[in-house]
Amino acid sequence: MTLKQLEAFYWAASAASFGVAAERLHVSQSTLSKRIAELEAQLRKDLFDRSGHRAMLTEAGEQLLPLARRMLGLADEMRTLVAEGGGVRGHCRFGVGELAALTWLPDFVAFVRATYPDLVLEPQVDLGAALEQRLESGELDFAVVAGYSSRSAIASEAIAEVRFSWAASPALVGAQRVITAKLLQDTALITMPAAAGPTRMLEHWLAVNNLEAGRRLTCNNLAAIAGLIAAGVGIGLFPNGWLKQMAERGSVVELRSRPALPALEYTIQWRRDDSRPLLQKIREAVRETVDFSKPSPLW
Amino acid sequence: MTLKQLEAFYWAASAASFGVAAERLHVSQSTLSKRIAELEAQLRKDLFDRSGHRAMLTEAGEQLLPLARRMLGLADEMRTLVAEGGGVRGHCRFGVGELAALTWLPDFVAFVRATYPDLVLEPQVDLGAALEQRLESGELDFAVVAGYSSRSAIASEAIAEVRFSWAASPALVGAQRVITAKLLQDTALITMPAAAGPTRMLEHWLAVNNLEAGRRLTCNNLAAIAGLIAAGVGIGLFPNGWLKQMAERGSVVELRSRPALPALEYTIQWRRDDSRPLLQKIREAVRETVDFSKPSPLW
DNA sequence: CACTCTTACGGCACCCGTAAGAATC
DNA sequence: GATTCTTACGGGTGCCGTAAGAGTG
Repeated sequence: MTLKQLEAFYWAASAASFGVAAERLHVSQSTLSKRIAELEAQLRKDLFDRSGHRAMLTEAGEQLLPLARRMLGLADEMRTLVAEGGGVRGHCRFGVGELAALTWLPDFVAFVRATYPDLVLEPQVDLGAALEQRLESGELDFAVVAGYSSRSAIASEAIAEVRFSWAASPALVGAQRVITAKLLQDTALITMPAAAGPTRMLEHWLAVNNLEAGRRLTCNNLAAIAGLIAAGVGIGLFPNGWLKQMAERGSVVELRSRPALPALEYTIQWRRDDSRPLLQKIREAVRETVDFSKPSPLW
Repeated sequence: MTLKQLEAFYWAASAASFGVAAERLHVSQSTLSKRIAELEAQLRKDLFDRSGHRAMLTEAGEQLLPLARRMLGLADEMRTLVAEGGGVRGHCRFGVGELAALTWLPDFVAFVRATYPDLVLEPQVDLGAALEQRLESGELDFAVVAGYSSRSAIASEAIAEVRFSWAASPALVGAQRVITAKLLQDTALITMPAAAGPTRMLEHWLAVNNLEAGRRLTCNNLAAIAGLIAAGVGIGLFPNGWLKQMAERGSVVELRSRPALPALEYTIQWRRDDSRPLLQKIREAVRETVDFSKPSPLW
């Protein structure tokens, strides 16, 4: 019986499939399969029922799982106990929404690289819903997205409230500085995909205020959206920090709306069953660096 | 970091020396040394201070030790959890005194072999004091000896009270059936070495009753002593069970004494820090089979 | 046919034990 | 010099990844 075998068993049992678990452990799927088979041979007991399409835990496997969990936790405890520099090492895969990717991500990565030089970060930018699913399936260690997760296996902690304002090119709106029903009807509304946090917030606001948008333009790239708005293609939302900087340069103007747009709450999400010290340090680092109003260094 | 490394570390830290730990784990001493070195390299921290003649735990080692202990305990828990047949496997080294070796040992070995066919027993016969030391040094898993241990690291549990009687050849004592001061003076007293439990009990009895023995004959082999007594060389003590059987054959007679010899308490002793399920099963087996009055199958 | 897991197999790395070396008492 | 631990080294094996196979839905 080895720690590698137990690690393979634990992740295979708690991730969505052997393949996901293998990827997470940075080994081939065949290696992971063999490690589990060897553990089963060692214990002379099947831990997975392979009769179906996907491997399911047997009763023995269910019993072993919490012990394996404690074992791996203990191993982590050992590593952190003796490591003087906090002892955060290895790989960390995480997901961020577009907004976070373009504002906070560079600072976060710089901070983590400075604080934990032995930690390799692997950020992945996607929509919150997709990230949540990959988080639950074990592909990611944590995610920073808009809103709380509704999944029981995932914990959420609020880290920031982001305020948005309407923005448009001065060439598009002339002297108008207020959002009106007519303006919404007459100009294109440029947004992220419907599943994105800011878009959901916007749709909710429109519905509550009995407003309807005319033409829609959806783009899955926030930087591209900013470019489109600045180019006068349509109106859209900018986080306040961006708007301020771009307004100073005269490339866009702020449009006021009544009522104002609500703040959008961003959270860090992680698997409840992941108690690694790594994750606690990472959460500290997120809280330490969080700032979604900072303009992208790109413009 | 592997379980083998942690096992090596744990036993090296809690046994008397690397050599003893290596023997216990059935690996060469160089292998054990390397496993520890690899663990230290892995953790980037020295666990032993090798500057002196023998390796001493560093502070980091002291901190790690309880975690390693919990880890190995967890591993044992896993093995027993999934093992249906009680799951007692592997090797078990233990010590027994001469008396236990000649009476209870065969029954015990037979019982254990029948109950736990995958367990390999390695009994070692020696004096209680020597066994205790080897127990503490990690060479033995448990010992069955006379009296309680005074060492704090060793736990003792009473398992039997053994009563002894004086015995002599009828040719030696004629019609006399009572121990007198004169008899003790005139005939040789045949005993086990001074450190043996029955001998210590006897010496105490002599001192309390202000008696002195004349010639002494010490032998480290209980079966040989029995032969010497039956041959009329001198008087000595037999456990009551033996005496009864030999008296029926007429080879020896019982001599009464006033006051009677006190009972001698036998215990099973084990290291307090050894919480393996194996040991609990073994203790059950000992209690199940314990009987020191049974005559040796040899005569 | 897509998906998931297992098996076969070649190659490499790791780990073991023997034997010699270094250091302490 | 005896004891304790480390280092050097040859040999075997255990483990990895690639690729093909088997079974399910």
